[in-house]
Amino acid sequence: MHQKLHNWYNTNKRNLPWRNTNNPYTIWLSEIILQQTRVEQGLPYFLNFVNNYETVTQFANANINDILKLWQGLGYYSRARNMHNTAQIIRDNYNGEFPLNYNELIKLKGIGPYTAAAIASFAFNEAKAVVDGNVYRVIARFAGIYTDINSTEGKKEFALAAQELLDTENPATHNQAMMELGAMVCKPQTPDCLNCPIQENCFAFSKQQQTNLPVKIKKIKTKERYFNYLVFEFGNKTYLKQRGPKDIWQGLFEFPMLEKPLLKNPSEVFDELVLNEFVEKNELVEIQFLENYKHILTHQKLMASFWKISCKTKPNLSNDYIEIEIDEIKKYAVPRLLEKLISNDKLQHQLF
DNA sequence: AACGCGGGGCC
DNA sequence: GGCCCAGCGTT
Repeated sequence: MHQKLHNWYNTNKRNLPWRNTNNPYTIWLSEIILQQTRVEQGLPYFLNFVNNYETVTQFANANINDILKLWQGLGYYSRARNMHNTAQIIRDNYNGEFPLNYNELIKLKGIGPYTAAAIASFAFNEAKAVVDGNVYRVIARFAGIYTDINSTEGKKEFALAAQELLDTENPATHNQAMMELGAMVCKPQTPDCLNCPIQENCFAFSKQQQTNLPVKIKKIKTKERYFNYLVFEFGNKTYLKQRGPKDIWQGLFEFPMLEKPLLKNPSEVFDELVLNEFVEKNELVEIQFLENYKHILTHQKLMASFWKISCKTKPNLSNDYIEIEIDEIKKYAVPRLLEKLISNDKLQHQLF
């Protein structure tokens, strides 16, 4: 099985920039970016980060808001914050050198069982099996394991199975090959079994169980939220607020926002402006509807309205809000939802 | 053990 | 609409 898998991989592997290197920094960078992220989506971000920060110490010395700006649009922003924290630990406590083995790597923030095994095997050739979504699928089908991959029991069982299957003489190639097989052949839907190098030993193929494996019990509950964004314009200034912890988009910037059922017309918006004491009730402001967006996240469905509020006098916003030049907004990391508005061609003349 | 965390592509 | 993606930290 090792030899067939190995041969298949060498013939069919994609040429990706984080392969064929032993540099733990670039391996780490690629692995964090690729967590819960498809290769095609993560690739341009990887190249951008490597160009901007060539070493882990350069990464550590960067400003977190600059890192978040480069991360903008990739999602799961805690990854960027954890990376910054870990880079500083490596700079300060490890003399700028990555720890050399799984047991040390996994102590670092943002590096869990998968990423520790990936760095340890790819950079240091440690015989530690990786278990990512691809490997769960390949092993569940190949070995016929019906344990729920989301359960604690399943995680243990699959980790053990992966370690037993590991080619300990070639851990790096084996790990890469398992994941590549999952991505290219042993796909979630309609796996390409006829071109699979390990088809003849595969449980799922012989029993036609491909669609039943892996077993993945999940309950996903989504909630709807309503965001009313206020795009203030005071001269050439507008206002932003950085989002805090315990919610989506931590560390990203957004326009002043009222989370409540969507306001329907300028009159309702004006009432809210007065209620929140952003403007005086006798003040003259021009209120203009910009756009509605529906924005889907994994666990949330966001309904957003954007209103432009043109003020003759400075709006009354607390110190939580920062005042910026309107065209400086591109320097700030913003959620994809705001980026959609900002880059909307038909709104350009109204925004800037 | 359960939950929260983005955005995108595919069907 | 549901599913899945080179998972992880927090509660």
